[in-house]
Amino acid sequence: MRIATWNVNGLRARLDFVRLWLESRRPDIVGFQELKLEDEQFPHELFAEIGYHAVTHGQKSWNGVAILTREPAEVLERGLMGQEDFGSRLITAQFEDIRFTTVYVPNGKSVEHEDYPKKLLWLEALRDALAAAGHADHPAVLCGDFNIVPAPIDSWNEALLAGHIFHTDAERTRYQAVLDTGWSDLFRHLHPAEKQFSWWDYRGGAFHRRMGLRIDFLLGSRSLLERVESVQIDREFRKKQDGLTPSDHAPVFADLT
DNA sequence: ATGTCGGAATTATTCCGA
Repeated sequence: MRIATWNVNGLRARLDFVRLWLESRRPDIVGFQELKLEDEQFPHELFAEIGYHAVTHGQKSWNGVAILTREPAEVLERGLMGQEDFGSRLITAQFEDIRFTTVYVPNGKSVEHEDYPKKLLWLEALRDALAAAGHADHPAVLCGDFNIVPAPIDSWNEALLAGHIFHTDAERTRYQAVLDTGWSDLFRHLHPAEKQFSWWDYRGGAFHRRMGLRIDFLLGSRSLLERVESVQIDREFRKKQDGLTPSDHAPVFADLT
């Protein structure tokens, strides 16, 4: 079983690229973020052609999440309770024995911006919702674009960026509180000391200058952790493919027994 | 050049968000 997460940065603009990736990696479950379209615009037929079903939680222009599966999945929740004003950023579905949630955590923009304290509140609401749901006792996945750099090793330049957005103690504390509801970072679990990134700014040749951040995670509950064989941040697909523009995020995938 | 993208609003150009 192969599971994956990917911020596609606009599904309509990325559709050919996404199909290329799906046909190359053949994941069984995928969480997408930043669809930037309404549910009515989701191209279910195009995914059906290559063997995927989708459940979606979109909105006009921004945000939006979806879960792709090989067979139809059952939606358990759309949206984070009490945080609806911050956009469509969470969806949970049951597929086979796995409870699969994907999230697009608010960016926050900068520590001075009004979105920053709202980002912290969103993370607190996520923690509360996860604690109440008791996912930790099931095979469960929580994945997505967290817009948080968990530790200095996950930043291209912690010395420069410490205290700035994605790199604050307040964000890291709240992310840890999410983990403490029963999750482990699958990549960091298998690769405790590897410096690898999942996002690079489009600007200034950041990708080629290795100026990235690791902000996209596959988290697993305890029983899922026992099944993890490998985790890969798919850098190849942060590069142009057949002249197609990539997302600014690389996909992350893991293979389970 | 804070250097690039995607999308929306409006009609090829400007803004907003990331």
